Amino acid sequence: MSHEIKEEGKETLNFIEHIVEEHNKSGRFNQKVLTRFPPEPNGYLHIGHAKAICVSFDLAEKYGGKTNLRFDDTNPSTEKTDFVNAIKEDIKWLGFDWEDRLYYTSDYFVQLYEYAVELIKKGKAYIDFSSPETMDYEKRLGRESRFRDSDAELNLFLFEQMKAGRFPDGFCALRLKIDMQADNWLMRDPLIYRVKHESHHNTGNDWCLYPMYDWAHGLSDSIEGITHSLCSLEFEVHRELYDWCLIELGVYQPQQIEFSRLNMSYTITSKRKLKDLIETGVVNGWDDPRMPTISGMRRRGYTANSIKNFIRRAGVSKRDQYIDLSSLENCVREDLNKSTPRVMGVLNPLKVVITNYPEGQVEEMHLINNPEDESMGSRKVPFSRELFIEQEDFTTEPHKKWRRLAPDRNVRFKGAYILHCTGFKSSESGAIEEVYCTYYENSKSGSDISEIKAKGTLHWVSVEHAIRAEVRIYDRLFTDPSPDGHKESYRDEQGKKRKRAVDYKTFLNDESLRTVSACLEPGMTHAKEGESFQFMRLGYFCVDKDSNPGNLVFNRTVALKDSWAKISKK
RNA sequence: UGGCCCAUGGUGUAAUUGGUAACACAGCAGUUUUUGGUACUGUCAUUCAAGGUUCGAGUCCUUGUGGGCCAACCA
Repeated sequence: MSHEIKEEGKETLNFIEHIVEEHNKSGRFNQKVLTRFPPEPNGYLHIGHAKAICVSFDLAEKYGGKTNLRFDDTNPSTEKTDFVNAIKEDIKWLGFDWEDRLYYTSDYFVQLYEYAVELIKKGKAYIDFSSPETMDYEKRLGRESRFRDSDAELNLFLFEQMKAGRFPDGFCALRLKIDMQADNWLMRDPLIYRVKHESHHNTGNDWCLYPMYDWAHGLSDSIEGITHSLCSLEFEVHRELYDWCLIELGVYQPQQIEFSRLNMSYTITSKRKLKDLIETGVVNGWDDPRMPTISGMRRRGYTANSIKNFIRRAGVSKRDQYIDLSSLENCVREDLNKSTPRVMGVLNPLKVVITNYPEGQVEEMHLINNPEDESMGSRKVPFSRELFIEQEDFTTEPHKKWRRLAPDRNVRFKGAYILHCTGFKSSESGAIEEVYCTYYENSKSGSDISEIKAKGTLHWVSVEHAIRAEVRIYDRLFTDPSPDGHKESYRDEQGKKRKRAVDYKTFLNDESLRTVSACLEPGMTHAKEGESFQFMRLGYFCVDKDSNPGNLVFNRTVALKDSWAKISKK
């Protein structure tokens, strides 16, 4: 009753939402919020993109607006239709819908060209024949190009010649005439069109000159009527140029707002470096379950909801985010805990023989599928004289807080009987080979009429009925929380002290993948690709795409929290 | 070197716009438990530093310190 009062109106806004609310008050835009997600189709989406997607779609949704999907495809050398499709699939999987608003920057090439012609006519753009080296040199010195003041008519003619394919790649370029002394180097007559005799994934061979980002992006936003153009922090310095182009052309002006990218501990999100991991065979492709790509995380068993939740919890700001991996793992567990059925599987089997249990007898034990959700029902699991338990669940030298199996101890076998350990067999090297127990006949789960008590509960699988499955256990790809963020000092040829980035591969975790042959309860034969389960007391696992009926393959999505691991160290 | 941006507990975000630091994750200590899971309870900051304005500053000003970004015919 009274506690409800406090909840009301407590909602807080992030800095972008504050800006939108101000715009709404001042009437800066006479339309609903319209954002866009503008990936370049030159690779796969990763967790960093997922943030950008969430931020843009969420903002629009919150204010009753819409979000466009626009492929920013101005560089034919790197872009492919395959990537377009993969990106669309990932966005859909995350649960976002651009409806009928799918655009390509390349759809605007004609218009973009005409805008450029307009500026040439105004004497605000010129064709430059200088080499890149010369341009770079002049830029540093703040010196103007010798082509800068050529006649507008001539520039127009040359631009047409560029378009007609009269010049080879790199022979000349169109530059904006702004200010070669500007503090912001981007304003030092930036290049906006280059010659590239290359086929484009969308426009084919229609063009041999292509616009650069700074020309294409703001104008595309303007053409689509975007209100808030959200991008990452490194584009801050581009905003001045973004605005300049729109003002100079006198067209509709969206508001660019920059926010910080998402970095996660123990991982990297540089496209180039991720690609390198694949090419050097560290991982097995873009959808390797260890990759921070959307496709990798999906294959790993992370749910779309858990990823979105993680991003929303992380929030939006202009500070560099370095978010702890545990936050993501928490979101994944939270989601999977409610939705996945429990099953029993043993990763490192150790045989237990119940010496007083009749040979050949099998009992169907009744197990609840999910204590969090009664509607998920129950199942029968066969119990017999010989069972597998986890090697870690037996010891001959129990810790003072040990609750599992040890000589002369009682333990509950989940959903079955309480067993008493009477002995074990070990090899000459001391390795435990078999454990012997007796069971208390009247301790059966659900009808326990005995006085027998047990502190711990173990999961188990009947040896006779167990099915085998390959289980892939993943760990973080790097051993260092920020593999990409270390610098080291060194001396260059002149003996000068310098700093450089430490190679991120120094921190590779060579145990990021471990494969085990596990024993599972027989019902698991029917597990389908993509399905998730909680292997009781172990973690969440999903069926991998490599799996087939004769050879089941599981990925460990994430382990359960393990407070015993902490206790046992004390 | 120049320009731009950022600075709140271990991590991330918030603070009714100048009114006495909140939420989540992690940690720690417990309770419950036929998953050492889940759930629940308790606990953990004088807001980078120094000055200033003010009755009052995390919020405004100045200086400093630390970090990030830019100087591609990439986006």
